[in-house]
Amino acid sequence: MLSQGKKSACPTPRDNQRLARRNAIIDAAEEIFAEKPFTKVNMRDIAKQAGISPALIYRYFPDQQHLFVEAFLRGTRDLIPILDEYLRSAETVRIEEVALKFISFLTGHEQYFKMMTHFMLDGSISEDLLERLNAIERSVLDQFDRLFVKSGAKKDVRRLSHAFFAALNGILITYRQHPGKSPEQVRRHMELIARTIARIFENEIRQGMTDT
Amino acid sequence: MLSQGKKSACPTPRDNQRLARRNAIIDAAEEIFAEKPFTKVNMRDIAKQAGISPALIYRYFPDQQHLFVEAFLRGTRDLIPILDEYLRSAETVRIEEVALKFISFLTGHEQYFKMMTHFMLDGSISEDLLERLNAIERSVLDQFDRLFVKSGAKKDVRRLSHAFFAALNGILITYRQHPGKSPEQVRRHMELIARTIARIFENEIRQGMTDT
DNA sequence: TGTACATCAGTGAACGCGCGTTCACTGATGTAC
DNA sequence: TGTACATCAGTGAACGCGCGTTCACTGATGTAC
Repeated sequence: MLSQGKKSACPTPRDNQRLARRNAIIDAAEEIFAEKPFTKVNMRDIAKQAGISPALIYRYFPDQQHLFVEAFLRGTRDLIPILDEYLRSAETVRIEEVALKFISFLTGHEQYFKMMTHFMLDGSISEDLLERLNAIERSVLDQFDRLFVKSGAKKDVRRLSHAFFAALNGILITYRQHPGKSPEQVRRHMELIARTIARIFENEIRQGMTDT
Repeated sequence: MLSQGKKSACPTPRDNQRLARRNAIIDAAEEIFAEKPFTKVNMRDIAKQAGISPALIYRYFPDQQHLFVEAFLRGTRDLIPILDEYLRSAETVRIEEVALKFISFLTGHEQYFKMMTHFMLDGSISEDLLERLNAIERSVLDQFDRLFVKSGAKKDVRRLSHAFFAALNGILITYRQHPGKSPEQVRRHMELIARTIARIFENEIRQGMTDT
């Protein structure tokens, strides 16, 4: 992408400019995703937010899908370290804590959640992009695996992670827009349900430990 | 809607015709929803499926949203009796059984699931329609309440139902399109995770019973 | 160091398409006398 | 029972808009000699 296939040594000033602009476009996309429902996100608004012509976006991304996926990947890169750091530093890990970190990351950065569901539901996404999205999912599942192993799970760890991941996603989607509730109330309800989910997972693992 | 405000006695032949056509339009909408990703569902295709002009749809439904909501409501009416009958007839109810019935209903009638997520994610839905959709959600939650009470849950029953509902929805959304997996494999994976979720809920309730 | 040329960033307008919805109209059916 | 009129089902074409993307073009910057 950069240097256009010349000698791939150190980046030229032009390369840096390209990279900066590319990031600025992603920033703009995030801002538009944050402020609009995702069926109304469009290239013109993103361009306007970035202060450029719509046409210019296509010199940095082949099409809309690629831009959205890149934005999602760049944004969710931050989630893994959050989970990783907690799992590494904490004396005794708590499933509830991880559930709340996951929920609060995706309610606090609603744009990533919108992008995620956008991809999950849109059938017409190219193979290679889908593979990159799945890589993210897998690395989240890996963190959940660590969580459950550290919590004492002896078997079927990956399956627990799948169930945990699905349950947390479900919370975010199901309770996203309840009529007559303020965003603050929605957030608190999500946290309550997330705590409930976390507790029953904890219980399950404790039970599994005494079983064997 | 029918008889256009005349004496509201028995329905005239014309009323019956209207009702039949109305249902035919909903049938067509369901068929289109079943065969296309929901971003591609449109009024022209529905009209063609129903064998009528697109304009005619607007003599039966004020706009697209209303048609979709009506279709969803008519379709999901069947889910409640399924759950109700099981909960009424079974000697000892099993959470797993309910989870599987819920999952299989929404994978077997993918159109309703698509509509549901469509509504959950689309912010621009009118208040009254949202209220009608929530009524459906509440009646499903009511069934789950019965399930948990019959299973022995002593407290926080509604909260458990919320968590259960969210978790099952999450399964449907999260594992809907995994790359390189056949629909059959997807279905089996969903069932596996649904069983896992159900088991940990059962465990939670059993634990809660011995606690007190 | 200067110059000629190629390359690339960047733009505003337009293309082309799909879609929800409406319009102007036709023909059938019910209704009042 | 017949007739005049109103009402309603139904249609094909068009309206109007928004959107992703492309086009033709300008100006700046790097590069080869």
